[in-house]
Amino acid sequence: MAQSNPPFMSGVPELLLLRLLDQSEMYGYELVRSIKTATGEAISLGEGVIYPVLHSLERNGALKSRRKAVGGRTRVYYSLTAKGRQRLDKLRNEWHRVQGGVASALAAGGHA
Amino acid sequence: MAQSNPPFMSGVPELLLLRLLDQSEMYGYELVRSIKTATGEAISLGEGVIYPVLHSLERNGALKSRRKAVGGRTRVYYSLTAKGRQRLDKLRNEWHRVQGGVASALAAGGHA
DNA sequence: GCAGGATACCTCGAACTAAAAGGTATTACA
DNA sequence: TGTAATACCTTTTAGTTCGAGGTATCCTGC
Repeated sequence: MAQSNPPFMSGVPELLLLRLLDQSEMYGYELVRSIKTATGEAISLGEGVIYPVLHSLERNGALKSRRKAVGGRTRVYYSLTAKGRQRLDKLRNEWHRVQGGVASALAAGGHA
Repeated sequence: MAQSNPPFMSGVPELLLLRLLDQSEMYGYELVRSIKTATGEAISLGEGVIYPVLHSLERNGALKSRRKAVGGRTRVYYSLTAKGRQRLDKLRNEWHRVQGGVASALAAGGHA
């Protein structure tokens, strides 16, 4: 039956998106740049990552969107729903768990 | 030509393996359990993950192995080469970068 | 007036990783 | 004798992320 859990360390893009959108409403193109700056250039996610995640989060009811015309162009602004805030908490905890686990493993026994 | 870089956050299994093997020689089946305990149960990787990584690291010259018969069963012990130590350093740095990036993003602006 | 770059949206295909399950063989123990 | 644990391994499947491509508008410089 091969019913596979998601990779133990995925969902970081999702976590970052939710985190940023929790602070303020944003649109996709903006998020692409925000992720870069918010992570101090450490992480850079392309549009091919951002948009699909945005759409799937909206389908799941974690995000809601509204279109806004700005200077002739249309932007789609996303913001968190209650469900999205729950999801954010969950992913944040997941992350801390994993991050802590790796830290333990790296720390153990000083280093030779 | 669609020449894709590895996902920005992969190589954690590899990092853990190298880290443990840097501390002491170990065999595959043992590593499966060690990863679990070393990460405080936070991360659990099956044999289907461990063995392929071990083999590919050996092919790349990052690990060397020796067979040892223990009580009728054969164990394959792996240990780091100089190249493996370099690889470990590199992955450790990568991890710190990414981990730091996520931390920045999560910390920014306190929270609401 | 038009070329080029930035803004803004989106999707598809390929690549890669990791998960789960299955396969072999030996030892230990009940 | 049969079941669980040890120890190795591979193959199949699933899931994520990457890169590139595609459309359209706006602004700037020439």
